[in-house]
Amino acid sequence: MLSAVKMEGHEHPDWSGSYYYGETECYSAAGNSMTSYMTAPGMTSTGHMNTHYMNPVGLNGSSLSQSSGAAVQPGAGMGGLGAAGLPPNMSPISPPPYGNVPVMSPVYGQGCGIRSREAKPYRRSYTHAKPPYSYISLITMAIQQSASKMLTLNEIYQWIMDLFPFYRQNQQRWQNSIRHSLSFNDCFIKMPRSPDKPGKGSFWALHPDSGNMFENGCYLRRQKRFKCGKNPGTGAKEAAGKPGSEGGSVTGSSSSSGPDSPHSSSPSPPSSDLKGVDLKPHRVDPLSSSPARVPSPVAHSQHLLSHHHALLLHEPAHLKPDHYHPHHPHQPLYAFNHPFSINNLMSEPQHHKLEPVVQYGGYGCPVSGALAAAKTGLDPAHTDTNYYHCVYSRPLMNS
DNA sequence: AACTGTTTACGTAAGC
DNA sequence: GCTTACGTAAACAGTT
Repeated sequence: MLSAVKMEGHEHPDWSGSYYYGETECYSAAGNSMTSYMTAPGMTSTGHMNTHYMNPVGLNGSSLSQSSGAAVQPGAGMGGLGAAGLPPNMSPISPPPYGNVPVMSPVYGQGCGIRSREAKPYRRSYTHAKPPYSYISLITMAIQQSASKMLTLNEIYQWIMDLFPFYRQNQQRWQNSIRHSLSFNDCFIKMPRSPDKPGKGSFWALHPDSGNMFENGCYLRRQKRFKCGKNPGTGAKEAAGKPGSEGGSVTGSSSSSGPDSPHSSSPSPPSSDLKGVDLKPHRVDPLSSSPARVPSPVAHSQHLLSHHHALLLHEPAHLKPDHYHPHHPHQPLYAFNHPFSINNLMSEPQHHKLEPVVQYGGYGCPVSGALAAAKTGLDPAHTDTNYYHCVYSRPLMNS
């Protein structure tokens, strides 16, 4: 039985015209729900995997074109995969001059064997389809790919738009959602700017304990939502606040003190290391009489950034770019190469810094348009035709 | 004014 | 069917 994941691209003018619609804007998976993708059917001969999404982009560890404070270091970022880390179905391609760019070798319908049917009415590009990643995933990816492991809101916007043309439209809508996600989710922490880096907005980073929100590196829907510690000593929250406690970093609904409520939060940071960093304890837990907000982090802003870097030195290795070793047996960054892993989004950073090196072509064909656009000064959006040429063949819907 | 950040509310869909 | 994760809209306040 096949179920479909709605693509939610319906309000985009780009959907019409140059794309093909057989039916609803869906891409299907060989299974139900997003977890179907986790089974990596696209890696098999039955491949109904939308390989475009499996490897939307090879980023080569690049950062934002405007990433002011996030200079990417070689070897930094998301534990980029070199060829050695590629899933079985991925072939290392080095479109010059961008180095190793993992590409799902089969654009959907090719490598999937039976899927290479004519696919004429179903043949379409998902260039501007909504990526199957949640906003939380996107934010997480954006932050994690940055060398400094923190980005401003605008940098997050840019990163998302650089990678996903879908998000070049309706910006007000999704950017509002991004802001909401940042504020709402405990897994994101706000790091005030240092005085020597004036500008708008704070830096956003990942909560050090939120490392395994996306289990197995799957950046689809989370199984559990990360919530930082509630009350020290209150069971589940305690676990959530335990650094390095992978099982506890994501609260389980069964073990947490309450449902995934916007009101469930912690009056105190889960990590003592995070004093001064806004860990969003300010949402009032109606069940708690504890103070709703910690003192403003601004007072500590002077060393917050460096403090955060120091934090990174003590945080779980999966957040440490410098600790990434492609062949290290304990390479922590979602060593499981999930088809929706960011490992498939981010290839090994090597030569290109501060630029979106490779755009995706229809979520699966990383190509180099963005860099060219960046270099030529063109709006990447206008280079779509250069690198959005991969066509998605709509999978056969088994009856 | 525009942007950033917080919060509330509501709807949808996945997962159990 | 219930709970939870997520998406969206909107109001509002603070900041640049």
